[in-house]
Amino acid sequence: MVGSEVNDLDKQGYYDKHLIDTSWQQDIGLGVEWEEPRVPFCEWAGEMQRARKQEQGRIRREGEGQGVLLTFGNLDQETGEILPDCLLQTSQVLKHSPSTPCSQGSPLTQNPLLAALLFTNKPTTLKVKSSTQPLPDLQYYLDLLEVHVPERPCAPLVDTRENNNYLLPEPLGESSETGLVSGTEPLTDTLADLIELELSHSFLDANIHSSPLDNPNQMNSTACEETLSTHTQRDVCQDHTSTVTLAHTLYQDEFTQKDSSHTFSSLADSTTLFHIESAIEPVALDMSLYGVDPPASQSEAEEAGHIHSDHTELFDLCLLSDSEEVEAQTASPPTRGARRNRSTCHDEQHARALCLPLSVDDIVGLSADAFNEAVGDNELSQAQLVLLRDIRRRGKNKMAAQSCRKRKLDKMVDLEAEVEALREKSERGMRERESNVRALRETKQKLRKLYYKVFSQLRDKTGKLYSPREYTLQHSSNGHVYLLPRTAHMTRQAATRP
DNA sequence: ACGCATTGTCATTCG
DNA sequence: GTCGAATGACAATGC
Repeated sequence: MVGSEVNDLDKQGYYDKHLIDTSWQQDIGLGVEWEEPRVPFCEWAGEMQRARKQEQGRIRREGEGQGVLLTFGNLDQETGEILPDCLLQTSQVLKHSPSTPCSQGSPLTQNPLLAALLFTNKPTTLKVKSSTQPLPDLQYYLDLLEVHVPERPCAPLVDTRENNNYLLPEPLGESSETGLVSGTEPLTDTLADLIELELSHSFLDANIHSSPLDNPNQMNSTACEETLSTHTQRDVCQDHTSTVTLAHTLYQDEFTQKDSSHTFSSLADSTTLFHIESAIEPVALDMSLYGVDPPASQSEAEEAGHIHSDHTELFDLCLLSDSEEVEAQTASPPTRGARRNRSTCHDEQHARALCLPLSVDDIVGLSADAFNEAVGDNELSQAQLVLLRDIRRRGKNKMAAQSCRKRKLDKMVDLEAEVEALREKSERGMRERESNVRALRETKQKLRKLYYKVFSQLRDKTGKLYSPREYTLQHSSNGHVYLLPRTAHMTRQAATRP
């Protein structure tokens, strides 16, 4: 690893650990407790084992698999992340020590291996427990993993199979810097083989990555399976530059080192997934969200981007234990509302990460007085206040935009209806006018015919016809019709005019 | 690849 | 002057 990358990793890890500890202590300070799993651990482990056996059968039927049994959960169709089915148990997995005092930081950062995995590339000295506990806690597994995978937990490598900016860890067994614990070389080789095997599979497009153990006796003879796998993640966000997702599954009833072969078995007790992002994911958050001024320089902005990115991803790590969120992110297919859901989810995550006293719905939905009262009742940090007001402003504006667009749409509909009504009215008037013109023309025609018919029947004293050019018929108000000479008629008309 | 529709967000105006 | 609503403009995203 290049030195600058090491420094970046250290710096990034410091921010990550600091944030996690802060969030943890805020949780504890607010009385938040780690959620107990919804099902007992043994029961859940049994379900996992049954599911794993079913998956083994499926893999056997498909005729693939070479020795690694990895079971991932659902592939998040939106982000491309592979989420474990048992992510619900994240809280329990993280709860490695119930008596951990909050002053010492969160279990996540107190855990040496997790800290090593997440925040540093320096080797951590750990002892291998020869545990006989039927249900060892996470720390035990992590200790084991730390021994066999002592360092470089998330060393980025470019996947040469697909020139797609995927980052994969270096084969651990080939590293000269790993400082392997004596006696672990075969296991490390096995791990490297497993990793290469895993890489050789097209696990990018599969929801479940597993390889059957052909010899069931292996499963029984060695009660420990430890699999370190890596998989890549598609660029979740446009600003992602690289992503490393380190997933390892730990299955064990008990750990026995029978021989140097260190065979793996597949007794599933727990599965955990560490999602480490070394990439930048600028969250839709201002720097003000964290109570700091906007960065003055580009380097500061980039560094801030690292901080935001890591915060967000670690929020995911800490908060995804919520089953609803897991379901929301794994079950729902991407739709046009995905952006809205993602945005809302981000706000909710940020709100919970900063331990805001109100839900996002309350933050947006409360009246101004109620909101100010709620804010005033709680002593909040500047960052919390800024986040509260940002969420409220965005939420209010979002609703305003929605109503505005609805009004605009309604107005357009009304205008279209009005235009249609006017068009129909105009057409009716045109038709009526044409009808009237036609009737008037017919009436004139009838009148003309009648006129000439009358003249054709009138005779003077000599029996001569009256000429319509010399005489005219006048209809008086009393109903009588008079035959008048046109000159006299014209003279009388002229005399009656004012 | 491109166009279109939808949605969220920001900046600005208005009452 | 302040605040919230309204709205135009822009960008992101999905189809």
